Amino acid sequence: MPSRRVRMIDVAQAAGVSRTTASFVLNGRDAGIPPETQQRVLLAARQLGYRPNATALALVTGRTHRIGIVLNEPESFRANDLYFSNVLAGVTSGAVCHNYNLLLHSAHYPDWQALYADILSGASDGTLLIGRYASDQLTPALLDTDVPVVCISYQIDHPRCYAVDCDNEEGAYLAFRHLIDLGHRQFAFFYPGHSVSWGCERYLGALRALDEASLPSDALHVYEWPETALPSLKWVHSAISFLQSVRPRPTALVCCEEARALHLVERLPGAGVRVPDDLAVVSFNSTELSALARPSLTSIWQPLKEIGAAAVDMLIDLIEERDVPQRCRRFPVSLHVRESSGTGMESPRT
Amino acid sequence: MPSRRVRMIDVAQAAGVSRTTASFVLNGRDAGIPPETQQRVLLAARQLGYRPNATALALVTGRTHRIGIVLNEPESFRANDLYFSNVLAGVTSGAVCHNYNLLLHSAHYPDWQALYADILSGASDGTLLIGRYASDQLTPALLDTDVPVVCISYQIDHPRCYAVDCDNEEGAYLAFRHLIDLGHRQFAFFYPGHSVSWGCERYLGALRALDEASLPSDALHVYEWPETALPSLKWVHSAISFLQSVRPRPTALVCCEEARALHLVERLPGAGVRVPDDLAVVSFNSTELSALARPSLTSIWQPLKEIGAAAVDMLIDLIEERDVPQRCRRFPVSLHVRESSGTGMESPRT
DNA sequence: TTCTTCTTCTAACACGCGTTAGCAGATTCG
DNA sequence: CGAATCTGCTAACGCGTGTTAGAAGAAGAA
Repeated sequence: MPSRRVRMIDVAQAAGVSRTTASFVLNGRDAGIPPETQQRVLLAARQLGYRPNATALALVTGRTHRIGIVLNEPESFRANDLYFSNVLAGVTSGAVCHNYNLLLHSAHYPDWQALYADILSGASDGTLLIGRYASDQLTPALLDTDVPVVCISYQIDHPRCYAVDCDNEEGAYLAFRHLIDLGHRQFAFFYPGHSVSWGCERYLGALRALDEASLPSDALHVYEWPETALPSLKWVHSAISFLQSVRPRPTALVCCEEARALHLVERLPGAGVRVPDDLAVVSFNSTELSALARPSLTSIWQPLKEIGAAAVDMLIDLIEERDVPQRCRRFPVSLHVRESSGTGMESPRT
Repeated sequence: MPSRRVRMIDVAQAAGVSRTTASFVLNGRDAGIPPETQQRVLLAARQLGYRPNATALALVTGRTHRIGIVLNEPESFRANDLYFSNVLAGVTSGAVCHNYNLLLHSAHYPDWQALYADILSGASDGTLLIGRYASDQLTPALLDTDVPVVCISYQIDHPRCYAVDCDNEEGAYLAFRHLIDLGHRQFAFFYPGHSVSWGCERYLGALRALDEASLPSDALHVYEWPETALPSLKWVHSAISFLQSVRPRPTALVCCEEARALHLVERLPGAGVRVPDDLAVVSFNSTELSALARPSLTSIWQPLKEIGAAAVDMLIDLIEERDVPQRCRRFPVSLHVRESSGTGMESPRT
């Protein structure tokens, strides 16, 4: 039970050598120190329970061996959302491989300046930005800095922007082709608008599927949710009233966020809409929640753990100044067919 | 776009003062520095974009303003588990209040020695241990150190062990009384054994409920799962075969972990057991997953966010050497009745 | 004028460690 | 025997900052 921290100089004194010698031995540097002396030092270190001080080490080497993570989202988005758990699991295992720790920047969501200052304080060697709603000011501000940054699940238009994401365009394409194959011809599309990169990409995927099936683009009824709108009851009401006001009535819905899709399928029966009979639903960001819901949600799955791990790899390449040829690494998506999309249209409406 | 880091001495030189003066001004120390000089320094700091270096500050003050978090569990436990997300959300908001960041110790689960070294490296001011299966070697080893530590959701028998948990005994009591009120008389109890504090506590709660209803203690059929058993398919098989081998056959099950309960109710129909008709199920650690499952799980809820935030409060009290009277802070639990416990016994078996 | 007191600022130390330059002593070579 | 080389080690600097002790100059007092 050491009551005070053991420093390297304590080890050196106990071994009867200078601190420099102790440093050489403990760091395995070949400075011609005879095995006998080395043993003395190592023994003293073990007996005293010496642990190198991470702070001092970071100061002198300029490397903290930490990577920062910023959750640039309202807290309520992640407490009951497996998206973040999965990404974090991937990030963690990636960090373990490279022997890095994770610095979770805790800051109130809208106060990006506090986060900005924190990231520039040098407490980590680089930063991962996770923010599905990051049409914010933090990302561009950070990219104008010399701090290595990798964005997860989004990107912005900036020459220094590195990112890891899934193939959003293909995901939306798969979702729509699935619905088209089931016989649907009128679609609702819920997304956050073009300000978020994946919003734009998924929109393009939707258009491609419609185009390929020679369907007119006005078969797509777009509902753009306000960026600041939490997936709350109030939001669900406005989303449902949109669904019911649109003519011709859509028979299928693609909702770009799992949390919102879950709330929707929970509330739609109360509004007289049966899923999938009256409305087929396909969601994004498939996690175990989609599988458990009733009806279970057909949705686009992306390899969140791999994405998290790949983001760490990319960030560490940037930190250690290796060449990173790809600005954005994309992972393939896949369609998980479950109940909410139904088995096809028996009596298509007009 | 500063290509190199701006240090305090750069600010001082730009303002034409010594570094000491700059330090006084920037830290708001009253050293009789006239307002005019102060303005010069502040202006220079703003123009150069000065940010204090967190590492150097930590070295000289001895405070990192970081709290460590150790997830002393296999990774697979948390990727698809809302328990951790909720606790972490609470920890984050607690940390924000105190202006602390979070250092997520990433290490392979069984390798506690690496974690131990990491925690003692002084990269954080104190550590939160989260480990529902922490009958491990890390916790006692850390408690023999002068590093402040708070355990979340468990505790061990050690004079320096501080912890935040829910009222496990009461939780189990509520679960069993609910089932007893529904008419059940033969029970299965799935738990990890007495090696984990909440296992022991919940067991005692079960006994209290039985005792209060004047039921014999052999009405409780205890299944103790191996600590290292993941809630996998293999585990589910052995759990189900236990259920089917016990005589008299239990009509109700209390399973101490949500993830296992979810897997069970998914597989029980395949084994010819209907939930809740043949077997009423009550689970612990209620999250949104319990609400979404089919049948939805009746379960004991605990305020995970509050627990996380309270653990931060307690840890920071320890770090700043304030008096912490309570060794273990307990939060109340509540029973959330859903479908899996049924509406009562119509035809109780013998 | 000379001493004291205030105002305004700075030199210098400390935090724990990696690292460079170089110092003694022993050995080898010419 | 003196010079060069090798062996084994250490003094000292620097990383960026908070902080203490005290210096230089001005102002006031004797």
